Amino acid sequence: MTVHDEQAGLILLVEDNRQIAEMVGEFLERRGYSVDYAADGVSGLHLAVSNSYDVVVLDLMLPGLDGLEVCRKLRKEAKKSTPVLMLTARDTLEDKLVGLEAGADDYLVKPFEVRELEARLRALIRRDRRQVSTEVLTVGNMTLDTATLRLTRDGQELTVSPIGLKLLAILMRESPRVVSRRDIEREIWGDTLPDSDTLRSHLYNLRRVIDKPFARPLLHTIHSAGYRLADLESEVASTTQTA
Amino acid sequence: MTVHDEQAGLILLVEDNRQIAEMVGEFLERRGYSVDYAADGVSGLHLAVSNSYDVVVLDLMLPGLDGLEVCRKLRKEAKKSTPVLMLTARDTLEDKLVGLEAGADDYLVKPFEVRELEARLRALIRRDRRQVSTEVLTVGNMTLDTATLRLTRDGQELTVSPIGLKLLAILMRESPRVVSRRDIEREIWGDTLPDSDTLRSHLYNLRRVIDKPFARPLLHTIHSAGYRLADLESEVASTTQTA
DNA sequence: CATCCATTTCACGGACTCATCACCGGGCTG
DNA sequence: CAGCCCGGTGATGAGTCCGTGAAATGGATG
Repeated sequence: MTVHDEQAGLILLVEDNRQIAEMVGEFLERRGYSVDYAADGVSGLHLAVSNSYDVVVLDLMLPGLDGLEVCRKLRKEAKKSTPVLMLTARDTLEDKLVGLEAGADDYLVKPFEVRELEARLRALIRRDRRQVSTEVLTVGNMTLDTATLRLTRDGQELTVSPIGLKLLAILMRESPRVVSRRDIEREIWGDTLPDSDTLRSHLYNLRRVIDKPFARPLLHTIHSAGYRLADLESEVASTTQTA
Repeated sequence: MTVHDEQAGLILLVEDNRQIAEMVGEFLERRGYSVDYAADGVSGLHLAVSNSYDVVVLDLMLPGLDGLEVCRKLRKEAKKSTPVLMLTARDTLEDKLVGLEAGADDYLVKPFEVRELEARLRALIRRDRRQVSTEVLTVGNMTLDTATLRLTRDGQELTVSPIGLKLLAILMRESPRVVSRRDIEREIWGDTLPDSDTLRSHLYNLRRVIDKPFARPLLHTIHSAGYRLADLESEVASTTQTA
């Protein structure tokens, strides 16, 4: 049994293909997640019911009990609301709909990039935690109260458009971390992304409000990587680990 | 004094109303938290400064030193970043904003449900711990945080181009080992390698940033074998050199 | 139907990367 | 010692990414 002392996230992977399972599992563990593993539907369901995972990755095709059934039972019988990401072989609308109907929260078509998978997982974990927690976000001297939607910096109250607020909330939740443009777009617009990149415009407008009037900028661009919201200052981030 | 061997968390409760304090304290202890208690601002601040709590629950109205002052002093004078949840009596916007500005991380309006309080506390504790959970690569005195993409050596922050970062991450992960040129190229560019060997240029630029300004180089060339990133220091075993 | 406002789209210029090339030097081999 | 191969060092042009601002779109409101 795995020991769960990691904080990044606890993941259950249910996949009968050993090769895929190994690759995915190793990658996620290197990224700081704790991963439990099951090779078939029955044991997967059992693990999912008896533990509390941050997210479950579920293959659609499984020996015995398939992914749809596992998901359905998890929701209906065990009354668990653990986020589920379904892995499907083909990208038919049917599969997607059936999967979502069974209670899956997202799906990914094989073959997939592990990085893509991780991005989706992070989004799911984030979404899940949002419901329960985090009423107030703080970065540097700026705070956003997600309950009242009030945004202040240095005591000044700032006004931002709806999408700007959503964008800001995402960046604040991930705070010192770099968030890729794709991730942001997916979280704001979901599957139906805008034709051209409107994100730049929103970022521009956001900056205009939260950074322009102040001395130190909080919103930083990392070229061809993404964006980061952080106060680059008294970061005593020297997590010195003598190797 | 309380013994702190519990897993759930160590909480400081500062509240002058005995009735509320007792109810909250008992509930939290039953839920597995360890709770320290103070009835006024001065002793509360003293406790908060001299111990390291997972989170502080702070009433806004306190005899002598009020919650705002306690929070402010904790942040400014004691430089403690312990999460603070503020309890406010009224739901006025002022109170919230002032509280957040003083450095509080969340707030709760009285009267409140203890369950709600616990949920918020859990969120704060988790958020606080999460910052430590990112993947950090370290070689010698140089560290790369793969989440924030920040690279430092000797405390100085270094700026590297995207490909340079990728290249560096590969070398750091393999650290004391030698990595062949072919391997690096495959990992960066995949199947479609560049026509001419661009890698040399990138290595050159990388060295320029991470080694040039420093005394001891970390990036070493192993002739007709590959590259190695390591701090040649306690290297007892000498590699075979055909002189 | 008229107006307003958030959002999207578009165009342009500037900043940044990157692949490529040409040149140089130094070590290995014969 | 001479030639050759490997690797370091820069400069350059093409292509990409990004900031900026304004104009077009579209939905909500009264």
